[in-house]
Amino acid sequence: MRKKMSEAAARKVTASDVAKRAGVSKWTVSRAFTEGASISPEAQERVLQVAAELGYRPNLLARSLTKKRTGIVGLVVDELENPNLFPILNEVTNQLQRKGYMSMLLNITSEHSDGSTLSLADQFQVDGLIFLGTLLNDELVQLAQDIRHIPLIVLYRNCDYPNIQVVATDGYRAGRDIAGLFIEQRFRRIGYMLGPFSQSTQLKRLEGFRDGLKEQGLEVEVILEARHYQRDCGFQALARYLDLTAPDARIEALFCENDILAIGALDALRARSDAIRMGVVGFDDIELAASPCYDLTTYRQPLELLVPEAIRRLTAEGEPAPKFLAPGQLVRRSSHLRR
Amino acid sequence: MRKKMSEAAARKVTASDVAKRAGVSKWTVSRAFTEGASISPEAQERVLQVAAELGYRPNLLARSLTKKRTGIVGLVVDELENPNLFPILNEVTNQLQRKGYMSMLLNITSEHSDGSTLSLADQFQVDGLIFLGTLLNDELVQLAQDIRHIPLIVLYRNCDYPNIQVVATDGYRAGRDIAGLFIEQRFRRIGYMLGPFSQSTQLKRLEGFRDGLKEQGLEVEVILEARHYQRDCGFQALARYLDLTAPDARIEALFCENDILAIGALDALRARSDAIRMGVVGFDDIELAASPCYDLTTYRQPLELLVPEAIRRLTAEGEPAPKFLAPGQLVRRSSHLRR
DNA sequence: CGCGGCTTTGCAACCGGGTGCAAAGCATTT
DNA sequence: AAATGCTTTGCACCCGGTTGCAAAGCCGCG
Repeated sequence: MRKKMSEAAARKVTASDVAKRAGVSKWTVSRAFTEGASISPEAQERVLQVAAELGYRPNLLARSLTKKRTGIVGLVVDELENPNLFPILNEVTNQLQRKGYMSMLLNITSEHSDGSTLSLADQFQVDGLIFLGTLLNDELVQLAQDIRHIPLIVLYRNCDYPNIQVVATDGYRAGRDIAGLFIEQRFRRIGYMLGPFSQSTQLKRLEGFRDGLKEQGLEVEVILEARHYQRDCGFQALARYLDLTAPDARIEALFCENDILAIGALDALRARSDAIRMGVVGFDDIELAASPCYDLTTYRQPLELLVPEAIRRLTAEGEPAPKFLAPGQLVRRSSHLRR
Repeated sequence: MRKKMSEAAARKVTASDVAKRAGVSKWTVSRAFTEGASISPEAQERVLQVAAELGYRPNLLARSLTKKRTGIVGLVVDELENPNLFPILNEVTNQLQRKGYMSMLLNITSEHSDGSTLSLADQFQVDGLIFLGTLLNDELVQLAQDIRHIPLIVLYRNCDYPNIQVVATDGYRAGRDIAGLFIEQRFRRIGYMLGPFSQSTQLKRLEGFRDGLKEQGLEVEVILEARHYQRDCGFQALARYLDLTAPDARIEALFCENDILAIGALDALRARSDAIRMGVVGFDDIELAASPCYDLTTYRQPLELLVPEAIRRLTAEGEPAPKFLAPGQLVRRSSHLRR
């Protein structure tokens, strides 16, 4: 017999039930479940045993009411379209669970791009928010800040508002690393493919890239612009460039703002009948990058450093720490080679 | 000045604060925020205005305490390794939000594969659970059933326990559809690649596939087994078969249990120096399947039917409805052609 | 034996909001 | 004018746990 959902929680075992059966007061039951509370070992054992018999589990919502702490962390994502988000989400939820937190997923879709979803999270009394989406704009973060004073972490992205904790990959350095790779390969004519958002995260990357090239007297010759972070847009952007540019006037190497665009670019190269040689490098190291038919050289963000740091800051006290920028790692495959 | 997380929620505006300022009792405030409550339009407007001024938002946790309904739905996923999960997760969270529910992500990792995570969800008083993981075994579902009597939905997968709501693609029919495709292409020697779990979901598919072939006097000649649902395993499984089987004794077409395996199989074919012609079909229609370098023919599960149905059942009253099996759709690309 | 100090337990009050009922307000009916 | 019915509002109490305090129990020590 299944009850309807709204009655589902009815007739649960409460602390008073346990108390009655164990011959103690409900306050003693509460203590038995509180770490380090003043209770005699015998009483505690007794209560825990009765609780197990009755299948009692404390109601965390009721507890939150007095504790002013829910153990719920809101993960703010955009439309979940970036495959790079997958491993991050996995790692974040996993590590939060390990620390006793639960993850509430706030999906900011185009129809909920106002603050309403954040407001709802607020009503659920989340203890903190982690912003994971690549497309999320800073205004939303700002909005969250107005709503309530809880820790706000922006992960994998930069954000220049005060009181926001930023935990991200060092984009400037990444740019320089890729520049170094191109120099090593003796490319002289170099392009960059930009995505739709010129956030400071990406701009830092471009800046590092430019500075790295400059040291060798090189510069970014062409900037291609993709309309969205989608393969098709990367494809279009490069295909159009190839159409408009004479073979001997073309760039020899292209650094794309992320792997999706880079893969689109590779597809564009492959689609041409005239064999075009161009080194292509992406960013993120998504799963598809390792596929043998792309074998994309890319830049891996240090998940194993960023996620723990983000979670640490979520629970840390005191003033917000300065930005945490960790170095990523170049993943050498074959797409950067002149083929 | 940022407070530490545990104090974050302190000093929030409560209903009593609003009541005092609006010159009414706190119960009137409560009514102003309750749909269809008995309250005069003037009082309501008054309260809402004061609430807006003070930035009051009802505490949903406190409300849940009396309502016996939290509006939180637990989404049980496994290690988030199946890319097919991405669009599902997006759609589910999105639609839940639209209905005023929040999604709590329960990540069942290898270290939390016992019921502890489900138990935690229970303590948060979730209104229902949706099982999304492909690898999640039925024992876990059974475990959830013991914990609490809330709606349990198994999405995209079969499950034969009673009182479990199953919402999935019609695997038998899918199997027949693929069989039909192979027959149409005049393949006569046919193989099937199995994943690690022989759950009834997959077995139904194989059954349909076999029945479809049988009608034309064909049968599944070879069954390859992949150890995990990973590209590498699909690769190994087919590569080994090719190594061991003489060219003229080989199958002509292969139906793989999911796209990841199929892509591994395509890689295995491509990696051989001797040009091998084999039609390959996958299942799920993940993003990578559309990549021009695989162009994988596959079978799309009807997201747009399954997700709304799952959510409907989550909130429906009364006895569990019978299994919901919706037909999927063959996605014809080029990998099924003899190349 | 009496006293101080420590641990253990019970209790009232509270977290923030919802329910059911009764009283108050008001208009309509006879 | 009194009786009736409806809407609106206030109130005591509840949801399931926690906190701070005070009382009770226990110990050793002078």
